[in-house]
Order: sequence, then C-alpha cells, then structure tokens
Amino acid sequence: MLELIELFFFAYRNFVSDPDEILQGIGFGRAHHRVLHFVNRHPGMRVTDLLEILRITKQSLGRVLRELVDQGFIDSRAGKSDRRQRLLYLTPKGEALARQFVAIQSRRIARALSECGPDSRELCRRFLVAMIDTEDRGSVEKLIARADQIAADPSRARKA
Amino acid sequence: MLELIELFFFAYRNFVSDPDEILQGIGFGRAHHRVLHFVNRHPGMRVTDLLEILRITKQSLGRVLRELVDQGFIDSRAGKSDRRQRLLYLTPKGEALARQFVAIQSRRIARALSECGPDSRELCRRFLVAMIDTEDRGSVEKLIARADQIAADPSRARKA
DNA sequence: CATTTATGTCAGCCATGTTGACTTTTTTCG
DNA sequence: CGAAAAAAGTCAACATGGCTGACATAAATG
Repeated sequence: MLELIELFFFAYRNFVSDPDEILQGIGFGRAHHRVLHFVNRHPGMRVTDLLEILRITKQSLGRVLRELVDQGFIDSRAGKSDRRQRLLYLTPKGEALARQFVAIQSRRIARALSECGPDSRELCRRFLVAMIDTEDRGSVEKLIARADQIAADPSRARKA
Repeated sequence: MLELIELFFFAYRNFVSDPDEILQGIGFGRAHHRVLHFVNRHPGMRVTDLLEILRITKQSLGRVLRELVDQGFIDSRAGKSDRRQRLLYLTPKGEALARQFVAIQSRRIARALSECGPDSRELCRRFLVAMIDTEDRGSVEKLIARADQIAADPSRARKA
C-alpha cells in the first residue's frame, strides 16, 4: 500500500511537471493552467462554475483570471439572460495555449497507457474515479461528460 | 484523453485532502507530511537524501525540517562515519503521526482497489510507474524496494 | 422596493518553493 | 599538512497561490 502511495506522489509530480515547462516560458503558474484548462473544456462557463470546480476562493481566482484576461487568453463577457454573470471563453490565443497543454499532458498518459496494454485504459479510468470521493463522483463524471458533449457539438456551449 | 487528465487531477486532489485534515489539526502543511513520510520509510536517511527525493532546495527543507525537529517529531543525529551528516529518524511521536498518515492514505487506495477488483492492484501499479519519467523509474522503484526491505528488516536502516 | 446574488476589489496573512550569499565543521586528496 | 570540497545550516528576499474578512456595484428576485 505504501508503494502505491509513493507511486501516486511521484506520478503526479511528473504529470504536472510537463505543463510547468510551458508555464514557465510565459510567466504563468499552475493556477493559470487550471483555469485555462477548464474554460477550454467549458466555453461560456461562469466564474461561479470555476470556483466550484477548482474549489478556491474568488480572491484566488480573481488574481489569476485577471491576468489571463489582461493578457488576452480569456475573454470575459456579460451574460445575456443575467448580466451580472461573466461568461468565460478562450480567445484564439488562449485556445492555442490550451492545445499545447492538452498535447503535452496527453503524451505522458498515452505513453503510460501504451505501456500497460490495450485494455488498461478502462481500468485506469475506473481506478481514478474510485480514488475520488464518493459524493463527488457524480458531479465529476457529469462535468467530464458535459465537456465531451461540447467538444463533440460546440453549439452546446453557453452563448454570450 | 482529456477525461484521464481531469480524473487524475481530481483524484490527486482528493488523495492529498485526507492528510490535510490531520495536518491542519497540528498546524503543519503538506511539506511537513512529505518529510515525515520519507523519514518514516527510510530511517537514518541523510538530509541530502531528502533533498534528492523531494527535489527541493535545502532552504525549503530546512524550514520544515527544523519545525519537525523542534516539535519532537524527528530526531537528527550526526553520522558516525561522517560527522558532517545529519541522519534523520522519527521519534515515537513522529512514528505515531506517520502511522496516522499511512492509515488515512491507505484507506482511500484500498477502497479504490476493492472497487476495481482483485487483479487491479498490479495494473494500477504499472500505470503509475509508467506515468513516471523513464529516467526516474529505476531510482523510484529502487527507493520503494529499499524502504520495503527496511520495513521487513529494520536492522537494515542506517544507524547513528 | 428591500433583499439577495454575481462579481470584483482591497488588504493582510500563510505555506512552500526559489535564488543568492555566507558560515561552520568535517572530510578528502594531492 | 593544508587547500579544496562536501554536508549542513542560516539569512534574506521574492514568487506563487491559497485563505480570511470586509466592502462595493450592478443586476435579479419576490
């Protein structure tokens, strides 16, 4: 059991070190990456959505989000049905960056999966799901499913 | 692929949230946990060993290690064959705390494995190993093997 | 219209990681 | 033997990113 504890630690450390290289080049940090990632996956999401997904305070988010907006990676627009809201979209610049992150993260996972064999993907997925708190699994899986739907049919994203 | 990226993020977040509860109660942080964990696994390890495993600077380590020593969780002794070195051991107080961490982390993993079925442990192990940089795998596996040996035969730990 | 909600801002603090520089003691090796 | 190297430690400053509390504005709600 201790072995898996340690392997999880080392694996995750390497997993996040890949995007770090990109982040360092642009003067951003991991918090920026996370924000960019989820806005990429959920165009038109609200600030509140991000707070819920990332489980950070609005002050923490505000700092990072402001930099991403100021530097042209994210576009923040008032909602149509509720003008208090700020709906978040990636700019083309932001999308290009997000693609870079996805690519570099996917590479590591793809390589790991290919080493483990053709049927390992599903078991790994199940393991990671099982590592998530029971009460959160539904919302995480729903979040992922919804993002996949949007990727398949972009008209499903929230409009502004 | 994006699914696994996100699942890994959420899984790890939950994984480290368990020890956080303990840490918060004693006014320590994750860096303390990591130090305690590896000293537990490698009694008699040197400061340099910790720096290498954790890949942090001696200044970072020094701060946390000092607190653990000052508060009686870790015992630091000069080496016999090289008096420059500081060999690190857990005190009984430190061991008790380390046991708590191991227990709470093991619980989550054990539950996840039991959900995935009897043969999933080996595949999960392989996946996590495969997620580690190729050039680090040897040393990580050796580190784990060595710790397991010490756990099986404590006389193999470094003496001070 | 009073209250609530969504977002944003100000401020201060904390944990932990980094860099650079310097110090002391001990070990190494020519 | 002594210069150089090594192990550890310390001081200082800074960065990132998370937190708390308080406050403000605009918009929505009942």
